[in-house]
Amino acid sequence: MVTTSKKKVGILLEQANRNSKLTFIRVFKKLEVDITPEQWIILDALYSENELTQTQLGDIAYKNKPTISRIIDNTCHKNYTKRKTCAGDRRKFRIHLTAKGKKLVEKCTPEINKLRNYSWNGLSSADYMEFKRITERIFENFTDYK
Amino acid sequence: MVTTSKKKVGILLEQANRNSKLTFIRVFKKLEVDITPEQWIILDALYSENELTQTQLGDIAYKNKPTISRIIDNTCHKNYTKRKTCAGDRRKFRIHLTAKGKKLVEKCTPEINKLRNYSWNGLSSADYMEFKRITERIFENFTDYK
DNA sequence: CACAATAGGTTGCCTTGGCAACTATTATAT
DNA sequence: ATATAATAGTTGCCAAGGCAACCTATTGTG
Repeated sequence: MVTTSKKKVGILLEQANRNSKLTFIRVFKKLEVDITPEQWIILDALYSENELTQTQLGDIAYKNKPTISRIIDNTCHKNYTKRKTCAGDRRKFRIHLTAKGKKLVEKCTPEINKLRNYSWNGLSSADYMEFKRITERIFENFTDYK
Repeated sequence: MVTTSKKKVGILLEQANRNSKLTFIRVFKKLEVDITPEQWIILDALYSENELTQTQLGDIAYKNKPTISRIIDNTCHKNYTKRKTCAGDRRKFRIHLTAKGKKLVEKCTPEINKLRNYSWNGLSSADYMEFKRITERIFENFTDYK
């Protein structure tokens, strides 16, 4: 029996998450690509669906407005993305991938898929469903905690 | 069937982890206690076993040397911890909780236990074992990735 | 013994990521 | 129609956390 006080969920999450990021950093270095894991999330999302607003990107990556704004700043500075003013609503920007950004995503995708595949090594599809169910439940529990 | 490319483990980890931290931040604010989740890990560890070195604390919290050094700086500035030079090995510090630090941990512990308990709401002990097995496996997979 | 390697920590420079406060635009309500 | 609220994004300040370079103390080896 594992007592509640022994269930340090935060530490498990933290460690797995940190290790995930470190591995992505290592892979980008190996590919000689100058991006961070956070920047990758944005670029990858834009490759699937271009012209997203910052708020939409923030929802996808689960990041708040200041953070997403700065991550986009950094990808813009490197000319992987560009902000377009939005005709219909002048508060918004539509972020889009540049040609350089598209090329970068295409360069990284095979290796990232290999990594994603490998990260699930020794685990089944049923495990994935379990993992998803449990992390989502933990997420909700934290959200609901009063 | 969930295809590999759909298995965005990193995003799940990231979201659950971030939400965990945000909830801890919220709890510390509610308790009117001026610490961060990372600082809590240190203080909590020292309460169980006082006089740990920075390297030991880094191992417990899975943080690298510069990071642990700075987190300890911050808890020292607030007088929750103190660095003692180590007689046997003058490279090391033994970090210990001050009286103020002990009081803070005791103030927080009941609520943190409630939170840990709640975070596992609707999930079983078997789920915990599953969760632990899977996150640890993911951790190893990332570590082993070449 | 001397010199190299290792271990324990620190500092600098950068990105990410909290919060709060701010501007500007758009939507809603009276 | 005008006040108010909500939405989109930015900026400042700080903590956490990468990496590399650095210092000092300790340990290992020829």
